[in-house]
Amino acid sequence: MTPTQLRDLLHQRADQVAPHLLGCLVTANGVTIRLTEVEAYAGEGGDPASHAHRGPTRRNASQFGPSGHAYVYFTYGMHYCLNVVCRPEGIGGGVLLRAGEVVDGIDLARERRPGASDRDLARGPARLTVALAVDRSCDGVALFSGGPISLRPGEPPAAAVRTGPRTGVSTAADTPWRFWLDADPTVSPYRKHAPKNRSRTRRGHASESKA
DNA sequence: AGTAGGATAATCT
DNA sequence: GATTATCCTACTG
Repeated sequence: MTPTQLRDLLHQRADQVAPHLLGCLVTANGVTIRLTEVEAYAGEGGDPASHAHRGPTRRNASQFGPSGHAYVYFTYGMHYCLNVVCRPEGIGGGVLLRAGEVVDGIDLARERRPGASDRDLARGPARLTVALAVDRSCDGVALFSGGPISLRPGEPPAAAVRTGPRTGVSTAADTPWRFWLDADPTVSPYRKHAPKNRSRTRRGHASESKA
């Protein structure tokens, strides 16, 4: 796959693009990662798990921009995650970069992720952005123009591509749009969505007000 | 091995 | 006010 072929590929739907990103190389801030795990998110209509499902907002605006740019979002009050925007401008869609193997700049990655084993340096979407030092300031940047983040093809992966449900999503939990390289140690463990029980106004709380 | 709870803030209802 | 495309720590077996 040539860089031009990769760029043209990104006009397609996220679920068609995603498997081809496995084995590709992402470089940012002195660290290069070979992608081993990604997830596809479609745009408006049909994919309620996608941030773009209900149309453009300030947060997801870059996902409706031209393909081949970054969509970086902030979540859980502390984590950044990096997507590659798909589809032509005006249509939402993207591929979440979930995990990979650090193939260059490993000393920098180790500094950014103190205490982590080499295997865990980019094993998870928020870990990957820490290793690459990517945050919201990278939202919307082009990936093929010599900017802070660049994406290019790598060697075709020897391992088979496997698919399954996406990690941690609360809707469309059975859509098999997670793609990873079989038996690769840097692929993150699958976790299903864990709903939090934060409603404590339920028991023995309101009725105590006497005394 | 696996599971449970907490951290922490933008976004959405 | 509830939820979240997550991760870390601490516990149980």
